[in-house]
Amino acid sequence: MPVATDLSALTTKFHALSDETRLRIIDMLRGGERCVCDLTEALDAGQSRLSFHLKVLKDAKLVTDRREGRWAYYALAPDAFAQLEEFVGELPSTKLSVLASRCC
Amino acid sequence: MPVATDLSALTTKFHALSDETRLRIIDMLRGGERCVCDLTEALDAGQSRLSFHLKVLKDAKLVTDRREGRWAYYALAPDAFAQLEEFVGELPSTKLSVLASRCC
DNA sequence: CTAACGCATCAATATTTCTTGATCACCGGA
DNA sequence: TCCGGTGATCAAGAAATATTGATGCGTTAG
Repeated sequence: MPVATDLSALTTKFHALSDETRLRIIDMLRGGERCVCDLTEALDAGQSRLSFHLKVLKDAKLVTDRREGRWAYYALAPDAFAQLEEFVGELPSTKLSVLASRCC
Repeated sequence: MPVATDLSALTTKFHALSDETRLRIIDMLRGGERCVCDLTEALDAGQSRLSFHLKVLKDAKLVTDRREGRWAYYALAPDAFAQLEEFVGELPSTKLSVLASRCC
C-alpha cells in the first residue's frame, strides 16, 4: 500500500481542492502571500464566504495564516502538496496493461 | 495562470479523490485492472454503494470501465493524474518567502 | 475614547453528496 | 428457456457542505 499513511488527511486535502473558489485562492497564493481583502476583491466573493473557504484550506493544512495588525495574510503551506504529490505521483502507466487474471 | 485550463474538470477530479472509499479503489487499481466483485469484497462495501463511487471516479475520468460477459472491469485511466500533477507540481517552495507588499 | 475597519464566527437555509434498498437489464449456464 | 448472478440505476432519506446575513472581537485612526 503506497499511501496507507493517512487516508483521512489525504481526503481532507483533496476535498479542500474540490471547489473552484478554493482552487482560485491557491492559484493566487502561488505568487506569494496575500491578505484577505486582496483575495476578496480578486475573487469577488463575499467576505464571509471567503473566510469560510480559507478556513477549509487552512484546516486541510494547505495554507497558513498570519495576523498583522488588523489584516490577515494567507500563504501556501510550505509542504502543502507533498502528500498529494506522493499519491498522485505513483504513476500507473507502467502496469496499465495488466488485466485482471481471474474474477470472482 | 498556470492552471487556467479547465478548473471545473480539475475540481471534479479532486472531488472524486476526496473520499476514503474512492481512494481505496484507486489504490487497488494501481495493481492493474479489477472486476467490481473483487472491489466489493476487498472494500466490504455494498454493491450499490460501490457502483456509485465507481461512477464518480469514472465521471471524473480517473478510471475506465470495460465490460466482459457479465463482469465489469475497472482500471485507472491512462492519463488519469496528468492534470492533477500539473496542478500539484507547480511547486510553491521557491516563492514562499515573498510577503505581501502592500495591502488594501 | 470612540468610530470605522478587517476578519472570524454563528445561525439559518439551501444545496450537494452519500447511503440504502428496490428494481431492471444483461449475460451465461442448466 | 428459465434462473441465478453481476452490476447499473433510481427513489427516498440522511448527512455533510456551502451561502448569506448578523454579530462580535481586536485594531487602528481620528
